[in-house]
Amino acid sequence: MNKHARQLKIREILQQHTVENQHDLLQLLRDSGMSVAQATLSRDCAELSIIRSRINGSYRMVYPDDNTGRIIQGLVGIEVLAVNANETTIIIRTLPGRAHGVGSYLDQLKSPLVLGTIAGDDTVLVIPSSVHNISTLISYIHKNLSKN
Amino acid sequence: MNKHARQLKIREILQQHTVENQHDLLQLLRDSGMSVAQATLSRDCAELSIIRSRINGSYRMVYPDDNTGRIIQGLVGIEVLAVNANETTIIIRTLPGRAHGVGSYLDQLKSPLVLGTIAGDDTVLVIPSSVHNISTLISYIHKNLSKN
DNA sequence: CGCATTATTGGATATTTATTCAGATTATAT
DNA sequence: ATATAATCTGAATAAATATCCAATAATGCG
Repeated sequence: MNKHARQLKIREILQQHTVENQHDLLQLLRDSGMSVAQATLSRDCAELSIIRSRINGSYRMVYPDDNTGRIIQGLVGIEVLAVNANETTIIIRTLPGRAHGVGSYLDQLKSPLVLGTIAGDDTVLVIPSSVHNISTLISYIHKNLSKN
Repeated sequence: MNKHARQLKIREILQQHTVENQHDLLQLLRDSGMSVAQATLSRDCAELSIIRSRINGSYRMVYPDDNTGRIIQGLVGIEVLAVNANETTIIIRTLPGRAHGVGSYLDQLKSPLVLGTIAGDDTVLVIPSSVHNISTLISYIHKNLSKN
């Protein structure tokens, strides 16, 4: 019995049953004539990126269909037109309609220098974690949001 | 130290860090002055429906956005991920798309502590009537945007 | 073919997360 | 206030999942 067929079967089982844990999945695999050790199943789950999601109180093993979109840094660069600041706040100017994307990208970087951002249509307001490190944050933004 | 504040902090940590497991999360909680037993954290994770998702090979603890079931129930508190401030400004971070609702709710409270708010997609900027009562305003927000 | 290299597996063990149980704390009604 | 119920918490323990190690099977290559 080969690995690929087994992993296929695992996905099929997860489609058709509500499975709470690997133990139950193991049992269902056995029921369908594919008996393996827990160690092997654990590896299969890892390879298939199967996760244990929570449904009001209990668990459910899920084979995720679709991995959510990633943001490509190169794209963000050309959208940024200017980065400016006063004593308390930084303003990033972007191409029309692109502010939200740029703001989200900055958020994703999870820098401790950033308290938060708010995006309009072509402007992102960046609030620093402290007004004292505005200049550090400006460098950081230049470095991470520029084209090259 | 109360449970709700801790769970808020947990969500904030997950927003800002890539956390692989409860052990690491426990450490980060301690670093931020909130020390609890592993048992308690496990319960918090269950209550928040935090799952351990798989990102190419390793894990990441995630507070899922699409917990819409509870969000619709009108509890502004559950939409709020974090409340932070620097010297001049307060930032409220919310679930995606919920900032406007949270901002409106705050406006409608008509606190004299609040000069005004601006909401983006997942971030609300709160400008205090004076920078001198920022900490008072933070307490006020915690109190009014928390459930129960 | 024979030998080396790599992949797959299970048993044992380690790690991670959940639960039980008992005590502490907080809320609620009287 | 005081009693009573409900909630919250930690230590210990259990349950669930991952990993280490050695064995075995598949694959490539002279």
